[in-house]
Amino acid sequence: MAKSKTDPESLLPLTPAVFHVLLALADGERHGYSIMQEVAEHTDGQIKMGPGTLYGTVKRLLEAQLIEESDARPDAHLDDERRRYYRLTGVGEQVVRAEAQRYADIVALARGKKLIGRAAMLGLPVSV
Amino acid sequence: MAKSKTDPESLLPLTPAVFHVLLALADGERHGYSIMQEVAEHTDGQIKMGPGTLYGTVKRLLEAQLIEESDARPDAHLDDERRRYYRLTGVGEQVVRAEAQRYADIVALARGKKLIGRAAMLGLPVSV
DNA sequence: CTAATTATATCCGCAGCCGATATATCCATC
DNA sequence: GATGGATATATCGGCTGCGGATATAATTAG
Repeated sequence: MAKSKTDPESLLPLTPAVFHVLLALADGERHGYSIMQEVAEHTDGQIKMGPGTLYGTVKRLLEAQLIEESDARPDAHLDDERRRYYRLTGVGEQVVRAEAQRYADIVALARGKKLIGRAAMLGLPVSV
Repeated sequence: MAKSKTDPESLLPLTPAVFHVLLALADGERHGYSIMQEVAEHTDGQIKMGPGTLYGTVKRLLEAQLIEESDARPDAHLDDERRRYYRLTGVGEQVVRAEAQRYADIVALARGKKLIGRAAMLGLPVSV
C-alpha cells in the first residue's frame, strides 16, 4: 500500500540537481548560496550549479515538501538577513537515503564489471 | 592540454540514460533491446527505459563516438537479422569508468554523512 | 565611498527524456 | 501455414527542468 504521495521510493530516481541539493542539506541547515558552494566543493569544481538551477530546484523541493524553510537564525553578528535557511523534512531524509542507496547499488554493479576498484567504493585513499 | 573533443573528463557528468547504456555495454556487445532489458533487470524494474530514450540515446552516443556498431554476428541459428549490436569505443570505456568513479565519490560522500552504511557500499546484502 | 562579493530571484532557450505510435520479423502453437 | 504475441528497431512531439543571462540589493573589504 503506497502511502499516498509521500512514498519515498516512488519519487526515485531523483534528478542529479535535486540529489545534490538534498545531499548538501543532509548534515544540517544551509542557505541557498552555501548549497551552491558545497556542491562545487564536493565535486572538485566539476559541477557548478548556477542560480537558475539552484533556486528553481529549491522551489520545487519546497512544494514537494522534501525540504522546508527554517526560521532559526545564527547569532546576530554572524547573520545575514538576506539568507534563507533550509532543512530536510522527514520525507526528504528518507528520499535522499533511498537515492544514495540506489547510487550505491549502481557503484556495486560497476565494480562487478571491473570498471572501478574496491578502494574507490569505500571512498578511502588507495593505500589504506 | 585537453585532447580536443575526446577528453573523457570534459563529457561528465553523463545523463543517467547515457550512463545506463554505457554500463550495460561495459561487459560486452549488446543489441538495443537487450540494453533495455539489462537496465530494467539491474534496477529491479525501478527504471524502465522506453524505446524513445534508448534509441535516441544510442544515436547520440554513436555521433559522439562513445559506442560503435559491431558487424560481428552470432551463429546463424542464434541470430536475428533485425538486431544491431553495439560496443564501447576506447573513449567510451574511459568515459564510463570516469563516471563510475564520480558515482563512487558521491556514494563515499553519502556514507560520510551517515546516509548509508558500509555494507550498502560493498553491494552486499544488509544482514536481514 | 567604491567595488567586489554575497545572496536571492526570475526568465527563457534548449537538450533530451519518454510515452505513443508505427512497422516488421521471429517463433510458438494450433 | 496461419495466427498472435513477443522481439526489435525507429521516429515524433510534448513536456520537464537544467543552466546561463540578467536583475536587484545588502554586505564586506579596501
